Amino acid sequence: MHLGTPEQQFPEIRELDLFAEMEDAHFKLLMRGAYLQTFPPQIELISEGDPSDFLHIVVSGSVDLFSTWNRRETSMATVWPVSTFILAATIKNAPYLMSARTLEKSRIVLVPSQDVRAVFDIDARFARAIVTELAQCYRSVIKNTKDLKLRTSLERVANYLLRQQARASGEREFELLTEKRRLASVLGMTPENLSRAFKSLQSYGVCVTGNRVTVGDQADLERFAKPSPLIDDYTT
Amino acid sequence: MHLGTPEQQFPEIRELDLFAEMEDAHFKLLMRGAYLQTFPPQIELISEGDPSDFLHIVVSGSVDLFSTWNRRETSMATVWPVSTFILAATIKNAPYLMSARTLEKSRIVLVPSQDVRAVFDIDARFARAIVTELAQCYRSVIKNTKDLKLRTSLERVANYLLRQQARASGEREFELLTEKRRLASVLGMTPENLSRAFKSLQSYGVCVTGNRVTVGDQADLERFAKPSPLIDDYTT
DNA sequence: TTCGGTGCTTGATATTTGTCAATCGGTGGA
DNA sequence: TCCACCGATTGACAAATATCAAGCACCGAA
Repeated sequence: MHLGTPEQQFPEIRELDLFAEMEDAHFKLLMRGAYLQTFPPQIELISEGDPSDFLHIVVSGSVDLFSTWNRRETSMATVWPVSTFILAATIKNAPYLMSARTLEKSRIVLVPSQDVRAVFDIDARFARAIVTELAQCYRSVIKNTKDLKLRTSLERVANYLLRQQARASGEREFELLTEKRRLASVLGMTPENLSRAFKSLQSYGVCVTGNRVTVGDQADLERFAKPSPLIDDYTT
Repeated sequence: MHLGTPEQQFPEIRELDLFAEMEDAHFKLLMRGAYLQTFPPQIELISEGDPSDFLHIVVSGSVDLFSTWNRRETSMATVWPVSTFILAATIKNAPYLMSARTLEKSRIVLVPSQDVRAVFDIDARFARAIVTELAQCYRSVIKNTKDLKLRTSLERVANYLLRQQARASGEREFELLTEKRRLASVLGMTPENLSRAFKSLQSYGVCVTGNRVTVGDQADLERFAKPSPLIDDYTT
């Protein structure tokens, strides 16, 4: 399904931190073997354990990264456009540790892993970008681990709301972008307990109706949540 | 305290995956600004939030990486010789996300972060090695997250024992290398519950006395623990 | 050897979290 | 419009995990 190269259709790929600084010839080389595909919702793109044949780039839609063990499942993260996923597996040429499924109709660019590794070896700027990206991912997972191990589920929910509020430019009112039961899984709890958590947070001025969240008294919520840049600031 | 360069005293540093392939001149450049220091036990080497001035290499002894929040503390990992830690912070030139303390008398090589970044830019093999190392670290943390979110504490303990057994070449009997209360923290549980977990695992043929562990029936323990390479194999 | 300290273990209890079942409420299709 | 479905919510209960307090065992120093 090559209808023009992916890069012609999606110049924002070129703007991604990962590709922005690399040489034109090398970018073309990467895109030559790449292809763009559109997937319906709820399609499993990759399964954990599979060999990592492609680096994936979400161009539109959104993707859920999840893992299973012993008939249990947990959501690990959500990938929004425009960004990549399973970079580490690609680099190491190792099996995927997570599965991925589309949450909605999504367009994904697939870049052959061996091309990524080949270009990595000849383009220092690209190598530099990959390292920065990987370091960023690593630090995000560490923050997530701290969140899980140091906080109760109620504290995790409170801090999640504060992060989402910051993302919405600090507005008192904003939307949850995630289905609640998946949010619960991301936060390491059950949907039932997420419901109860929202209710508990009413005493700190939080009101959740449907996807609409209102933070009545941010200072009060922060007094309870005690957000820390070393856990909650995903930009550094 | 420059008593000969660190690399003269510890040739195994040069053998580290991270440094093995790089050019001699560049390695010398890194070591020129580095220094070796000996620390007594229980010394806090770095504190989370501090700027990342040095890449650390544990040459002997061992180091505990831990984090705190709201008067709670959790052990994130243990670093054994010979390996590095806080590579990601060094690369990103961002504050440490974890604190580090010596567990015993330890010798540590400190390499100025800016030297690491400078050499990274001029030595493609070094860059390659850093990426591989970071990808490895990332994948380890993901596995740890899966362990925490998908398993109960009893299952985590069971799988930990199987991993340690594998590390001890599969011997029926082996030693715990970690103080139990720190192990509990690493596994995300209290020391009391670790004790009770060991007792529960007696019904699967596990016997723990002091630091001595005996796995009476490995197949039986595995039937309960259900180890998975996508969580428990830290080599891939 | 004895003493004090420290870490481990144990039991009782409290808290947190998960499970199950029923109900509510919105949405989309017949 | 109505109905069926699915996710969210609620309550009752169960399981997992943490906390607290006491006792035990080992180890090093006096």
